Amino acid sequence: MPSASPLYTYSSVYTEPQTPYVLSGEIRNNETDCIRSTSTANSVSSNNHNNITNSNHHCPGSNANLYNMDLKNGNGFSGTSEYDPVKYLSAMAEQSLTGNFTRSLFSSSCGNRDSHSTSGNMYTNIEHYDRGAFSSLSSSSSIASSSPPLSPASSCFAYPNTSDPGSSNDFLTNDNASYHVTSQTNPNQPSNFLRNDSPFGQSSTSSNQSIVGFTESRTACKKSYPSCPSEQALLDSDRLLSWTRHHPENWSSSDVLDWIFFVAQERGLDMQDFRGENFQNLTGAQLCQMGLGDFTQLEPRFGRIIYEMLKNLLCGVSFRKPLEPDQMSTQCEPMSPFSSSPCPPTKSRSSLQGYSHTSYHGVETDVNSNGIAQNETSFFKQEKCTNLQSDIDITSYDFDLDDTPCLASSQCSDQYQNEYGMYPMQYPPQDTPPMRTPCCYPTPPFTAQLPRRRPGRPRVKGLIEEERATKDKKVKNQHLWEFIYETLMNPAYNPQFLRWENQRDGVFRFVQSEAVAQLWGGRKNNENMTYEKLSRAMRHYYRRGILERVEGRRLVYKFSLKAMERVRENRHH
DNA sequence: CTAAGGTTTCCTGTTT
DNA sequence: GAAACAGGAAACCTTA
Repeated sequence: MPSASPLYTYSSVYTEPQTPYVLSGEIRNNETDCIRSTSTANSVSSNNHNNITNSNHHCPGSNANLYNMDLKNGNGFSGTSEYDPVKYLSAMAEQSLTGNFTRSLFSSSCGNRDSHSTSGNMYTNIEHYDRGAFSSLSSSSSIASSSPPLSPASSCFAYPNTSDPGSSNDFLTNDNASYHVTSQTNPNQPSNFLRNDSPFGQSSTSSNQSIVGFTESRTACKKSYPSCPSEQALLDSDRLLSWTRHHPENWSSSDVLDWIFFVAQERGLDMQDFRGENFQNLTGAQLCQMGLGDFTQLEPRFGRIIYEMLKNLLCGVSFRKPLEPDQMSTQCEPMSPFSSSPCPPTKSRSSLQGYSHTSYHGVETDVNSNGIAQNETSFFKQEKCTNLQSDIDITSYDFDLDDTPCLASSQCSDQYQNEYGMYPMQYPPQDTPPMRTPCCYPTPPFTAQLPRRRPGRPRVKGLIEEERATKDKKVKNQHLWEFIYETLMNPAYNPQFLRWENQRDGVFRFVQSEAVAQLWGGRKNNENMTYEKLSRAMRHYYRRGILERVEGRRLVYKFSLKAMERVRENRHH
């Protein structure tokens, strides 16, 4: 049976998802739409964890096991104190609003203070990580609130949830927002693995990997940070990015919400005003039928942005039906590193029905399950995507820029800056090498900057490997300040680890300084990296004019104009 | 082999 | 008292 949920083809390394989208809010949706079920059926196997491997992409210093172990023991949260989901969710909600955890809710897991803010209320690192792993402990809890969502990477999107009367705890917090906690459990959910099709890359750890213990540091109890967000966090992120695996018209209402908040996050919309929850009852099909007016009616201030993003989304990506394994072998041409799909569109289009294929730069053909062309079913497609290069670019975090055409439009910047008082995301420098390091920089689950097949004959293997080796070398020899910038541009780490204070001026702040240090250490194959050392290296940049001092503010740095220009220049090239 | 650049490590002292 | 900051000094690593 043809899939009703065609997959995006956004990366040659991103394989077909094998875990059905199970948003914790799913229980509230008895609509359990055919989309989801077909998508599940279409998956190779639900919860198939066979891909769990002791990947070579080991994260040095990674401590996911310890991390999860702590969770199980309750240490990750509060030592011997009991875990209180209400308090925890309240803190999370607060954190989502303020960026700060309330320290008083928890006790330190390390015994040493690990304050990262001058106010002292920034939660400790380990516990902060637990935010991502929270769902594993609280059993796929979902927050429902009117508060803005957290980063997709932080795996804590939040939106109102009202239709699940069972297995839930509704409660009120001091901001009078109604929260909703489900108590669904998923005993089958392993705590220590990464699917190799995770949107966060191919790093995998198995639960029997060695545990990296805490390391003594001269000045503090140095916590062992995973070089990447916790596996559970990544899994949750993956789940929350389920919409990336379906054509928008096939999105469930959960997908719609996830996407809406993803957009909000990506565009840096003002969450105080953002009314994403108004989209909560819409399916993807309905969304695609909506006009600009509908969007602005639901979300007066940012509706246009969402409208444009959806439009561009529909224009800028390719979809393909996932192939059966035997089809893969018989239909596919040898995989080219420059092609975004294992199969050329023409082939898959001609042989498969029930999915839509959208060309990179425009709509080509839409075929429903009856083989009827559906080009005109959505007004977006009727517009033939003339606005592809228009005022909004689909923000993406491009980590392999060699193969990616740039859709970013310089026009968008000023307009949106003026209209919405915000600044568009900047891209990493064009010469930024891809993330191939063990610290597993996440590959974004969806990018509109799809790699386009280069003209001509694909390179021979040796050259490819050579290229890869060169890139690996580049990664390893990447400068710290470039790494910092890149991390800032990475939604998996911004705002969780680092965040912009003022992106235009290049002012940023370490949120989890030690975690960033561990990331940096992972990049440099140095497990002993600490924030202390990293900051020393940062201070060298003052003299070299790459960073400027930000007086009186701890953990805050500022890229110099020179550095920012260099980054932009690199991007330009 | 050498020099240079860019950290990394260690350290002491200061500020928050 | 602890974390963060500041900066000197030397070691280390990579590249040219």
